[in-house]
Amino acid sequence: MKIEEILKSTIPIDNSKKIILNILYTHHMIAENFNDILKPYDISSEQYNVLRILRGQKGNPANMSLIQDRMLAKTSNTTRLVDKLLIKDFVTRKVCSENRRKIEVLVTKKGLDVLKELDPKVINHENSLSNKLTADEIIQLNHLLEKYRNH
Amino acid sequence: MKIEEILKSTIPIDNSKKIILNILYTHHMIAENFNDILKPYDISSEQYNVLRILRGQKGNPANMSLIQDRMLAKTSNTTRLVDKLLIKDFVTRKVCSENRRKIEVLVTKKGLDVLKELDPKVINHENSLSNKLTADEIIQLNHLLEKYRNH
DNA sequence: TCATTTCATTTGTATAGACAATAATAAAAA
DNA sequence: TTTTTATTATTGTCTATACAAATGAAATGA
Repeated sequence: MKIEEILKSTIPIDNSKKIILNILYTHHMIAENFNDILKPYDISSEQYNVLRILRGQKGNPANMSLIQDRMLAKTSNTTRLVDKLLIKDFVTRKVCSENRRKIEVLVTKKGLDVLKELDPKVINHENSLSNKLTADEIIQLNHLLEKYRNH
Repeated sequence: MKIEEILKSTIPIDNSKKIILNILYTHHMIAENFNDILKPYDISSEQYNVLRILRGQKGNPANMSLIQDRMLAKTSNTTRLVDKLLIKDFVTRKVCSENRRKIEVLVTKKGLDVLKELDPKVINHENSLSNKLTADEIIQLNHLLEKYRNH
């Protein structure tokens, strides 16, 4: 559906504004679909994201600031996300012995198992969306989004 | 910045996944910039969105379901957004006399004034982003995002 | 040593989104 | 008319983001 239909707009929307609306709405759709995948596993997409980061550490503990650095939303509240993962036994948390200001977070076997079960579903989700584009278009879309952001 | 740098990823990211990350991160950047514009006016982007919808009604009252239909996030809580606009005297709310289940929401002079003051800043925000692309690229980006969502 | 500054994390208090449950009214059916 | 169903909006509870303030530990300097 075109963005005008989604917003039930009667007047044409300027192309510069349309980009923003298209990005916002596409983001919304992606998040909705992704949360549907995660729902049976009782984790949110943000919690999933933290688990992924921890798995990426390959056994090395991650402290809070490292996790935050690797998250999309840098200002989100890592402490409270980890709190919720702790309750579900998906991570462990302990104070770093060398520097007691730091926290060492590790993903547990249980957490890794959930990630493993989710892997094919997540890949399928990603591909089912990008399948609508050709290989060239996929590259082009990534390029345009980066150009749009940066310079 | 490329998405790999933002996420401090050491391994290359699959293009299908990269689209999702690029959309999420671009959305995040847009929202952040936009909130900076709105901050001095003490309204959130969602509240602004509701005000815009009400202005679009050109004097006709809008009920809750109409507002919701025109919002990007259809499941957001319109009642509580309107509550906050009411406190600031940006809207009025009264029960519809023909159908007392319905609510008639109208933007006030004060609300319209704020919108008017924001208009040039909002347009400037939109253009400062899209200026990085050529006219063709802007059309192409909109096209690709719509194609990515649909079909 | 003691005071000050910096660092790493946590907590408090707003905001909004998701979703289910409820309430009130109107419309339809018996 | 009375009961049932549908519509419209509100409320409750959980999630997360944003951002400022506070805490506690380490490093630095007088």
